[in-house]
Amino acid sequence: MAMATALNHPIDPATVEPRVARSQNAFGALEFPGAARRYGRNEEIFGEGGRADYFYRILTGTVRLYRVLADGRRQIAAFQFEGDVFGVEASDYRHLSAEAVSDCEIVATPRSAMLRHAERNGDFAHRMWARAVTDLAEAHDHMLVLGRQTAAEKVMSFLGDVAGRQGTGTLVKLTMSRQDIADYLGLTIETVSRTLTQLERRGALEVQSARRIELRSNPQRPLDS
Amino acid sequence: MAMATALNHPIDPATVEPRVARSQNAFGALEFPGAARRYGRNEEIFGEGGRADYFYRILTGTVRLYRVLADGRRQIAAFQFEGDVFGVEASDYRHLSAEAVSDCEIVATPRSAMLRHAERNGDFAHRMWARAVTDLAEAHDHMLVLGRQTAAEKVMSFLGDVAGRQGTGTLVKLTMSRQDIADYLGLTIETVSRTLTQLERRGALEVQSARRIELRSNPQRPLDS
DNA sequence: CGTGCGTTTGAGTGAATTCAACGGCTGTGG
DNA sequence: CCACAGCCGTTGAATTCACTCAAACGCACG
Repeated sequence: MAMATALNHPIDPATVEPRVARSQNAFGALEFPGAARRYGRNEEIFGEGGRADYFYRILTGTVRLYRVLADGRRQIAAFQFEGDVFGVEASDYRHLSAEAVSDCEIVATPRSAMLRHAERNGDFAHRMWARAVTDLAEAHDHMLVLGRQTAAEKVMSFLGDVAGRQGTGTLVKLTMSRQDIADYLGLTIETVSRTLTQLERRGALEVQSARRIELRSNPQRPLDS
Repeated sequence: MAMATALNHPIDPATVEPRVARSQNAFGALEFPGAARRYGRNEEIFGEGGRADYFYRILTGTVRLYRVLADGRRQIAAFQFEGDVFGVEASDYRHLSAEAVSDCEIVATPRSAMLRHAERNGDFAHRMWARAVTDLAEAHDHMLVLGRQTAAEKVMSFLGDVAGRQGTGTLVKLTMSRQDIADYLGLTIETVSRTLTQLERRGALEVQSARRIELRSNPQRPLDS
């Protein structure tokens, strides 16, 4: 990795660039009708290459969107949380797969109905477009993380994002496993684990339990110790 | 990197997943009015954080879209070629920067005019949305490359993409420098260079000149030699 | 024919990986 | 309510792929 001075810089969750607020441009329940369905942990919602007949909206739970290589290497493109809309495709086929990370309640609406609604309702069409453009901006953010950050930076960046989404200040409750985090950040499960303990030793955070992490802002020694 | 067996698999440019055809959903000249402006090599078109008052369409040349970290590490999110539309933002501010890779002719149209046009023309609004969703799918593809592929796979993937865009079969004419390629693939310039010579030794391609590469499909020994 | 930038090559280092074993939490059945 | 099983997470040791630092090469341009 391109590294250089990264570990000499303090890694402060507060300096993580603010992400675009999700509530903006979200779709209301009225514009996203349909019965909620439950999905169990690790259940597939749709698979790459399948037909893209529905758009989805999460009522509760966490979803992972990912692609896999032939030999099984997996890249999670994004996690989707409560209120998020996913599975939006322009073509008839899925370019990635979706699975429930935790138990979920999800509403599915036919793509055809959404497109028809957008045709008639210019404001809705605009919000659908804005949502896509915002997702694209987030994807660009994540590319910077994947391509140019170190393991420590990746993990801090991820925790900062999740904290921002949860709005619980510096306390992060993880709904996903270390493997999921690794596949999101382009690391191995061992590196994620090791990096968390190193960050803890450096005082950047506290691993209260595997799925519960408290972020401690800047004051943190370089990497001596 | 997650690697394992990658170099034992042949890396065949023909097996690179077909990308979405760019001609689909493109915007016609009529729908993208404005005078063309020339940009010189490495000239900035817009910068991260600046106001997003225009959408751009390339008549000739190549553009890089990128983000940079405070210490200068750069990630190129995408290259844009002839016919491509870029600089499309939902918010008023740029989330990334754009520069001319080569001399370019580019048309700029006010964002307000585009949005007004989309309001009145449902079909245009739909194509604008479809373009954004397709760009997002391409971003997801690139995340898989950045997060889970080896240097050799990254370089082959990149060359396959460019070949696909140029439609010149197996001959690739690069308009960008090794540094640009490195920053697109999350590698260093030295690794890109070394990887190209290794791939050449393995018979996967021929570096006819620095900016001209001929792809030779599969028949290629593992990595002995 | 020099000059300079972009590219290639070399040597050594290091961050993250692989392979392996151990630890600890959770949830279920006795 | 406790004990056990299984999964998830952590830690250790050795390896490796890509990086850093450094120098040489070569093509384009003046």
